[in-house]
Amino acid sequence: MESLNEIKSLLKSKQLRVTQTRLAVATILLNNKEKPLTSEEIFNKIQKSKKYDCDQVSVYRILSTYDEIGFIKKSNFQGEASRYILSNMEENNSLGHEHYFKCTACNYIKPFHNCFVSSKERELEKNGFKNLKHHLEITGLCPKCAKVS
Amino acid sequence: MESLNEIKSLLKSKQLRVTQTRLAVATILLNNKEKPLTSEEIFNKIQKSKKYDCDQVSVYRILSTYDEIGFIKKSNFQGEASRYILSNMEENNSLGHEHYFKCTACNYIKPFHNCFVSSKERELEKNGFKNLKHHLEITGLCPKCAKVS
DNA sequence: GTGCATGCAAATCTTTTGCACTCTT
DNA sequence: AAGAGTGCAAAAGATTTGCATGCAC
Repeated sequence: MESLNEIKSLLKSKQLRVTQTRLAVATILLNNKEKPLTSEEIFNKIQKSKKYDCDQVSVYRILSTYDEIGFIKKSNFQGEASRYILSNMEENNSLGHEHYFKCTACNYIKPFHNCFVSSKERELEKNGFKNLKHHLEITGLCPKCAKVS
Repeated sequence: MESLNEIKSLLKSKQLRVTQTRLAVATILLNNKEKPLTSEEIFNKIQKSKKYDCDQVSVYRILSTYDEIGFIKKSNFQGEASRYILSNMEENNSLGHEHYFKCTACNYIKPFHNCFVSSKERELEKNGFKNLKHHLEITGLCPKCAKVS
């Protein structure tokens, strides 16, 4: 749970207040580093934990703030509410790596941690493009669902 | 305009009716092969042409149908309404190629026509994944906006 | 004529906004 | 005490759904 201190420091460094609600949202995100969650899922997990009560709107506002300060990354998957996951701070300055597979049958989401888009980005940069980021989503059937169908 | 016959045949082959509204939507899509359009943009273009009048809801329903039969491809760009573009039928069976750059300043959208994700997909297929498709979106500043900023 | 497609109205779902109140600093 | 954050209600935007009518076949 030491990572909670990271977000506390980050908030302070941005002159943002360290509130219970912001910590509650951060805690959920820290406990779900492997899968991007929707605002609603985060809200439900906070409620379920019964440690703290808040409004869904606050979750939206906090996620928006966290996205702005680079604590999390927002992704829009096809036909679904936006999903949020911790941005891997250390790697942020080298190669992007926000790639996902999503199973169209069971909604299983699997992130990939190696990046194969950066070469394309460098090519674009040579042609005058700047500040490039990317989002890659691969959909299909995961091994379990592929067997059943 | 000969391509309109393609969608007519496709509709018939799927036991779907060839209606004026469906042809109007198809015409707009055929005239905009280079850029994915939103449902609203398609609707507006139909109105603007004044050749035909229809309801926005019908456009949604038709786009949904066209997506199901593989005539078009639907993409969700960050924070925007879904966009639709003709799926390149010929290439559909070989390599996917639905890649886009979107300028965060002027909303310019540029598709890429070569694919560099398929190798990753083949790797996944070896591990039991199936029916893989992908959507890649690169965002940043296009050359024009990069100069200004 | 039959039933798929459409138009219209209304519902749904996600996200945003306004405003008064509350808690961090 | 000041004002950033929050809760609540309501708005906004995109998309879907129900149902009666109309058009393709």
